[in-house]
Amino acid sequence: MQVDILSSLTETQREAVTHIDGPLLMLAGPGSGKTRVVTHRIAYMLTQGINARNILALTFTNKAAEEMKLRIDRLVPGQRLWMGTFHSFCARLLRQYGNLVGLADNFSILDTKDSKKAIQTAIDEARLDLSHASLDTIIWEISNAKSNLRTSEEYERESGSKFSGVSEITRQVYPVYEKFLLRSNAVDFDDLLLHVAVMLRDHPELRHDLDQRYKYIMVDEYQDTNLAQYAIVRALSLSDQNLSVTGDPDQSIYAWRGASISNILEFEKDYPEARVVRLEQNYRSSKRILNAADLLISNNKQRKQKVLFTENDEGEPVKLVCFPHPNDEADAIAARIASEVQRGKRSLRDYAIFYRVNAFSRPLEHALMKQGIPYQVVRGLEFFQRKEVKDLLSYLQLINNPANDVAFYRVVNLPARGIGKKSLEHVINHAQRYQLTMLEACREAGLIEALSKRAATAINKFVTLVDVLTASIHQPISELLVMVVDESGYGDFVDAQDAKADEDRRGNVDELINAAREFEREMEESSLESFLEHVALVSDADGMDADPDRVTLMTMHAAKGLEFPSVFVVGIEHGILPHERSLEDPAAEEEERRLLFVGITRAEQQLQLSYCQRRTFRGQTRIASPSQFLYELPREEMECQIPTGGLSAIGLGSLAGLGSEYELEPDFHDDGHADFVEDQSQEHMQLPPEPGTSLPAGLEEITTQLQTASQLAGTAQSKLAPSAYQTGMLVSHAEYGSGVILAITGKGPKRTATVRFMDQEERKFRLAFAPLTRVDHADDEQSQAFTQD
DNA sequence: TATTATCCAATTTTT
DNA sequence: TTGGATAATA
Repeated sequence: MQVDILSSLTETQREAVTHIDGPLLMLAGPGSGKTRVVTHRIAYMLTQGINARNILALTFTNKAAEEMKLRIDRLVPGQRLWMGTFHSFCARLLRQYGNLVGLADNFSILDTKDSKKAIQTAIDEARLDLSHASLDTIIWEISNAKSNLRTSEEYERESGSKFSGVSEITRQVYPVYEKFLLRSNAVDFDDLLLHVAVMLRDHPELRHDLDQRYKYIMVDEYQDTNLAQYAIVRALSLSDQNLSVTGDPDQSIYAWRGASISNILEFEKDYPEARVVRLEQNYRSSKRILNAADLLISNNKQRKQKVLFTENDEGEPVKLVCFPHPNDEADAIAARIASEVQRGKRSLRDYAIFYRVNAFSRPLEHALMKQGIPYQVVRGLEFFQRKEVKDLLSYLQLINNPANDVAFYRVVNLPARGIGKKSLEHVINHAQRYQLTMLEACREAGLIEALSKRAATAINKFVTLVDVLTASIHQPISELLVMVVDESGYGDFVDAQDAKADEDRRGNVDELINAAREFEREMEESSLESFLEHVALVSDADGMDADPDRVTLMTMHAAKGLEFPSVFVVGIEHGILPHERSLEDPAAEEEERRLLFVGITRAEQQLQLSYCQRRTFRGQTRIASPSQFLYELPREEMECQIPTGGLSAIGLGSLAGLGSEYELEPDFHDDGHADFVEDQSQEHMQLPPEPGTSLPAGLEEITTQLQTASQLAGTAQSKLAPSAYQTGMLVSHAEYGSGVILAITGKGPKRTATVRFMDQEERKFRLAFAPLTRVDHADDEQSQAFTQD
């Protein structure tokens, strides 16, 4: 057995696998067989007599957990160890010890939508004024605080001195939201981690017990842990420092969600005893693909140097292609897939198409459909997000946890049963006055004077409905669901809608009931509570590995951890990848580069990168320019189908010092783009970029010059980086016309310009957001002539 | 109170 | 272009 486990490994891999005691850091490049090492390591531990119940393996996705469980079971069958996501592990702990942080064991887990509702409700109840901050910003701020282990009190204390609109308002919203959650006996995703971290911090005995229990801890994708996760792991590995973490700093693509890459970068500082093992040999990609990835990522400053190598073949050249428009891009890809599959070269499941934003799937889907090519779009949560499903689940939530006000609000008048806004307001007042949950308050509907007879009756009926359903709480979930559908009138409601609008919502209802049946069959413990936890923490994308023979479409984020023989990455354009919202911040920009790195390293044999010259987005067609990342690739060994003059005809190529190397290849006209060279040169020479399409710093100036020269119109304008605006500069605003900058104050996103316009009015603008464009020797009428499409 | 109109904003999203 | 969230109306 033991021999089996070790014999198939390389020297380095074996080193990692056999290191059991003491901290271990595994730096695993893409395709380096990391999962293999991790699973073999656990298997090895088990054969060494370590008790499975002392092992805790934490992953980020259910998929990863499932995969590993399966593989371990193949090596060492029948062992039961805890392998799961951080969130499900925390949920389990909280079911047991949640009372320490004020949670009853039937607490609800709110998904992002629910928590948004909850925040909104909390804001309304407290009658807070959001003033200038948007709800989304506040949600983000709270989530961030939680990920960084800052409870509402701590947030209040620490941001007290800061003068910022967002933290100002968040300071008020955060505690109100927290109270709302506790009152509702509910947690959001971030809370799962935060509560556990706080619990471990404040209860040393419990921490100690759990530390003893989980003697061997393993964390996958450690580069994606946030501070809360870090603290949890740390707290559980104090007495026994048998902590092994795996990850790759170059694949950290979730910093925007609070992951702190420093956790992995500084592991050796945290655990000076740590053994470090580097898995650098790649078993996945061809030499050329790996080389492209390596060269790209070497442009990042924030990283651990690492040598990637492979003994795989040289492989086909990586392709870099420019298309006139996303429709052409999509058509060409579909055509190539169709022809290769037809020739029997590959099957559909070998192909994946990656993009930066979900919206880009559209032209691709269109083209694939036209060609009759089966495909699947991987989108995180589809099914459980649908209205009908959420509605019914809310009934279940309310039955399971009567304090769950979010669920209450969702279903109280669904289908309509005469409990309107006015009536609810009265109930809310009552609830607030006597510190009741909404359902409790409803039970006292008769006592609320402001309520009309009719409203009170309706409310009483609703309460009875909930009570009747609650009586069946121990029935199998599918049966309970059927009861909900029938008794609540929701079924009829949906049927009526379907009949009217020719939809199939009923189908979704049935699908949910099926999902419940499935759950009952598969899980040994199928309580209502566990079902609700399951649907909250397990997205349906996890289950879709059924491996049908289809082309796969997904974002690069979703692609992490996967591999495909042939990969297309589309829309590698400036402002898309890197995304425009990452342009101001070098760290964010490096993350975008890592994202492309992840995309590229998914490919085994074929890789095609592409960008377009124009892109229709949100109904508007705009000029697009190639991403700066494309200049960082090993052009010499790639096959480029790009227009004369470089990556873009404007001359950006020469700026990057690559100039003539980027000439159009002779075979370029092959697939029906014959007219496209002239086409683009015209476009680029005559149209200035849209005001909204900012170019990379530096490039921008050149473009401006070229346009100016070619047009002799004497006018050019462009949106600048906030730092580029200066006092005295002439600017233009779509609404107010042109003006002059009188003063500039503030820093970063708060950098603000005071502008005096022609009408003598002075207005202030945040430069990061302001629709201001710089005007070069031109008056406002001329400059506006170019802002139209 | 329920449907319809209008306006607004818009990455990525393991859980 | 699209979805979601208010506002206006029957």
